Amino acid sequence: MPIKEAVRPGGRSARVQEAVHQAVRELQAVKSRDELTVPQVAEHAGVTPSTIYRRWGNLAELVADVSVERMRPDDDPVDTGTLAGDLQAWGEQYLEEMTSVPGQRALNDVMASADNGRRERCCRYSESLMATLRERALSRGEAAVPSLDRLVDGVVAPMTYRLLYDRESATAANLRRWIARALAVEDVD
Amino acid sequence: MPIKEAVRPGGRSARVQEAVHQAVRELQAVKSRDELTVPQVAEHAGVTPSTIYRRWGNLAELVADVSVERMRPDDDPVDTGTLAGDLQAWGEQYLEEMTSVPGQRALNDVMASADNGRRERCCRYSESLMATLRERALSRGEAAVPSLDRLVDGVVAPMTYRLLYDRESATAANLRRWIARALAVEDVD
DNA sequence: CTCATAAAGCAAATATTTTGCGTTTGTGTT
DNA sequence: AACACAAACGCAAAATATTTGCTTTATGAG
Repeated sequence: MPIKEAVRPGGRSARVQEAVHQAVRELQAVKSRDELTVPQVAEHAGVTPSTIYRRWGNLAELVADVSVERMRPDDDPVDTGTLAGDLQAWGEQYLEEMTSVPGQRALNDVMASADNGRRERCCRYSESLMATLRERALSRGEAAVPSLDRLVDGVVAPMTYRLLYDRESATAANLRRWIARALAVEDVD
Repeated sequence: MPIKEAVRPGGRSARVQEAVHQAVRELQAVKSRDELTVPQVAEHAGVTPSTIYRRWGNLAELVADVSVERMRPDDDPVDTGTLAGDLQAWGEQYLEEMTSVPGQRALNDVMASADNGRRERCCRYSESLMATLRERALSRGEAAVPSLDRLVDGVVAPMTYRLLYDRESATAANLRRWIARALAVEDVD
């Protein structure tokens, strides 16, 4: 067995997982979603198909697992000085990412997972980011900072909705409107 | 004719489609999602597997097709006399439907479809319903009727978001809040 | 270092999906 | 009403994918 590279960390499981994830990423760059098969991924990863089946169950779960990684925000959100600015900056980047071809595929793959937990995890990312921006605004002493729920309902939800069902409307201009509305507090609770 | 989404209206096709849909519904009542297989559905419907594969491609698309039907609102929305009331009445019923076990499965099945068109169609239902309620409010002469977009962003999007990612929050109480906010017009556009 | 355990490999057994080809059945035309 | 045409289906063989029982190997604990 030719070893591709020095395998330092973790156990064998970790190595296999990484090899398989890597194989999926590489193959996805070349093949369309429904040309991808488990045996193919297995071979490319230097692994037996049964390993993949036992560990992930099926292709849908595997690609979902890979895509959920891809969606984790890697760097800290930029600080523009105001909550509105921070939201807009983050949102625009997120929209751009998710309307791209690979972004859309990742979104689809995650949504196709039978495992609700996986989907939820993916969206916790956005929520915890909202919480971060909100804390930041509070510590800056901004007035009228909306509740977390209001940010989620007012900004994340419409964004997600449009990304999933109406890509045309997932634009920076609309984002600006969602943010403006969410920040117009005068609460009705 | 590049894309064929419409099945031949009258004849054998329609009969086969109905038989297959029916078979899926009956089997789904008894078996969990991943016990369901194409050959099984085919037999139960008195049809050859290849027919199903050629027509729907795979099991995921088939069950999505069935579920999307299930989600079409069957009866006209009740008229409570006010837009707020109509929204609340419709929303509560919708939430109840979609948080039920079969409702959640239908939702999952639709989301798992690789065919974006199918997902979109499913959400057009809610949008056109919003349009209906809105027209009704206008013809009643209600003041401050929000735009369609605002209704979608303010009510449908949060509802959908919570149904998909945070079932606990998909409650009638929250619905009331979403509606109240959406109706507090003072627009910022 | 040895042992127990969990995960992976291997290969045979199943199950599924795909495909070529002949037949049936609506649809539109004369 | 009869005809031609094409879409959709059935059938069955071939190709793939998935499952499963058993063996082997790595890892971590004692």
